[in-house]
Amino acid sequence: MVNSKPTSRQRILAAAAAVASEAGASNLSLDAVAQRAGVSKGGLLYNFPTKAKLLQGLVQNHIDEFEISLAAATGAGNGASLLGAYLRSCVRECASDDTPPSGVLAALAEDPDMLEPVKLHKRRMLDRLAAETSNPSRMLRSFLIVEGLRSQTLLDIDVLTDEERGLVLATLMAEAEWADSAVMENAATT
Amino acid sequence: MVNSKPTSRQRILAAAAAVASEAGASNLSLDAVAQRAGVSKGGLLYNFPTKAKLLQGLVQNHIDEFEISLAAATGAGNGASLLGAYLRSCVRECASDDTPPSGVLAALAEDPDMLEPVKLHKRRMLDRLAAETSNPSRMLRSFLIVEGLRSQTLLDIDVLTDEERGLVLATLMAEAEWADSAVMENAATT
DNA sequence: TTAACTGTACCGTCTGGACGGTAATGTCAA
DNA sequence: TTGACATTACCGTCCAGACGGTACAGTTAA
Repeated sequence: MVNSKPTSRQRILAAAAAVASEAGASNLSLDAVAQRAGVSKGGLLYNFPTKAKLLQGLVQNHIDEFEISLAAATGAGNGASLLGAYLRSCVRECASDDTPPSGVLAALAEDPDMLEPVKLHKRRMLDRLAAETSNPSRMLRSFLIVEGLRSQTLLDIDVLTDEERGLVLATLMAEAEWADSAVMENAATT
Repeated sequence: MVNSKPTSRQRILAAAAAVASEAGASNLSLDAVAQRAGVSKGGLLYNFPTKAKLLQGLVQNHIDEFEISLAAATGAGNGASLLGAYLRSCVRECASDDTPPSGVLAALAEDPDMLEPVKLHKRRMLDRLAAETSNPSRMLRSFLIVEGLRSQTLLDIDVLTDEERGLVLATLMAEAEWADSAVMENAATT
């Protein structure tokens, strides 16, 4: 499942995301994806037997990528809280200007149920965060601010000025530090 | 533009939203909309000459509805701040369980640029809010929390439990009251 | 008379995906 | 070692159906 050289599957996934972002979420055609990926249509359908499978792959890929980024953030900050790692990971994601996850949009457009894995993932993330925090309301607020930021990149409605975004990201970073220290306190008193 | 009895145009818009939410954003076909609205296809195309026009109508309708709700909230709370009215309006929107704005999703799916009016509207709203507030960062945070909540209903990923949602909505209401009192203070010192 | 439709017939294009190849790469018995 | 077969990973073509949109003749309420 891990990659040494880009497999066809991975190239197809990347191509699909690119096509979706360029042509619009609902104009994701298999032909376009195949061409973009440098693969014949037959080859595409070998890797993803149906369009639905391709879209599910796109969604799963999105989740996996975030989980990897989160794991990196958890590993890096030693003794860091999960919420801290989560926020830092999201701040980095929002600050970077890599392509928005149009593949997810494409999946949503085709069938709303296809976001079920995303929903599950978010819910589980929320549970993990809730298990740790001493202040659920504060944690929830941070979580939703992140969701708000993400929705703007997802929908390609970047309404904030750089200044405003900077302001928000700074408070999120502060919130991350608070989360870390709160967890340490907790650990100290146990 | 205001309604006494539902015009064809309005029935079509409603039908389109219904079809979009049931069939998936990208499966919004003109035939289906016409049938759902109890209108012939010719009639549909009489009101909306192209599919793009229909989708634009859907988006505009969404914006208008919010603006109406906001106006009601501004009028009701006498002496209320704009941010207060905005937050109260959004809280009501999130608490009610009317159908999510699938029409907007359909427009987005077809062509990302179609959300430009939404983007503009949000940006203007933000400017209006910024002009009033004494604490931009705090205002921004509330704004983004709302965006986060909205994205969940828009994408039909309602991750929060009722308890969690209640918690967040309560803090938003508190924030609305703070906004009102802050404005009154400001008015008193001028 | 005109605006606001209805109803039907039709067209060109696009799309998912089924299908039948095929070349390269194992696998394994004799 | 080798020949026979199996599997993997594709290629290229074809097609039935859906969809947006056009055209146009007829209808009905104001």
